[in-house]
Amino acid sequence: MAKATAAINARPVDPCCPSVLSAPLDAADAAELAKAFASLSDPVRLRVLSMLAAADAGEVCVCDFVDPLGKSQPTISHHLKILSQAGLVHGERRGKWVWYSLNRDRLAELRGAIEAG
Amino acid sequence: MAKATAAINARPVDPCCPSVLSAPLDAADAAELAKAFASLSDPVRLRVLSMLAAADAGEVCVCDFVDPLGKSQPTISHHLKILSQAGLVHGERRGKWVWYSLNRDRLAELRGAIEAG
DNA sequence: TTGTCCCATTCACATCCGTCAATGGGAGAG
DNA sequence: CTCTCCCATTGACGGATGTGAATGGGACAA
Repeated sequence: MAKATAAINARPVDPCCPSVLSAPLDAADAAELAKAFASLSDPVRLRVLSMLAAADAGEVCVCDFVDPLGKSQPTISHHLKILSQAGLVHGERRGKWVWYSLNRDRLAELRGAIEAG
Repeated sequence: MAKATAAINARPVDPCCPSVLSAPLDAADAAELAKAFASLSDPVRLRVLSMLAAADAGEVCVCDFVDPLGKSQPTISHHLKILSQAGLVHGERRGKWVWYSLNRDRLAELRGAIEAG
């Protein structure tokens, strides 16, 4: 692993995604897009994204997700990992806390995938 | 059940959906949106949508999904039902065949759900 | 009617996924 | 060093989901 103070997320995600509406998708592109949308298919994750979008500072501490979402800390951490692997959020450690922020560009990419070609 | 020649799909879907980026989602709205995006979280379903979008006539017969997608007929029917319940496609029976078409408005609604408020 | 074709449904199976208790690891305070 | 706090990971459990064989049902032809 790299340094402990480095960014927590890798970003194993393509730079841009194919579009559903432009041409028939092959199996590989469809599988990649399906994984991306799967990250949006859970209510807890959608609420995480909405909390990040509404945060004044643009970032939210992990500890501040637990109570509002009514899930345990490991569960929150699990969902943040999925969103991170999807490239939708970014976690940064500062002292004892880890702050997550929203990647609006990535969300725009997913939006573009269901946009008219 | 209604008449056999009527539309196959009910549409148990809200007229419009809340946005992830406008304000923090409550549990109910998040659950509804999650179900909608879950319908986009399968590669077979995404390819169905892309085939419908690319179809010249704007519609595709069920039998024309089986071979290109490499899935059995019951599996295709299963996915079409999920897309139908999500309001994304619409099936209409004409004679022995059932033709499915894409509901672009519904897709635009989902796009709007991840659009800046 | 009988037969054939197309599609939906049922059922069973295997896999995936969300959840939390328990544990581990990193960072600061004392 | 030890202790405490915050977060990630592991392991296990129950429920949801994709898949196809078998079946059912509707529509047309003979």
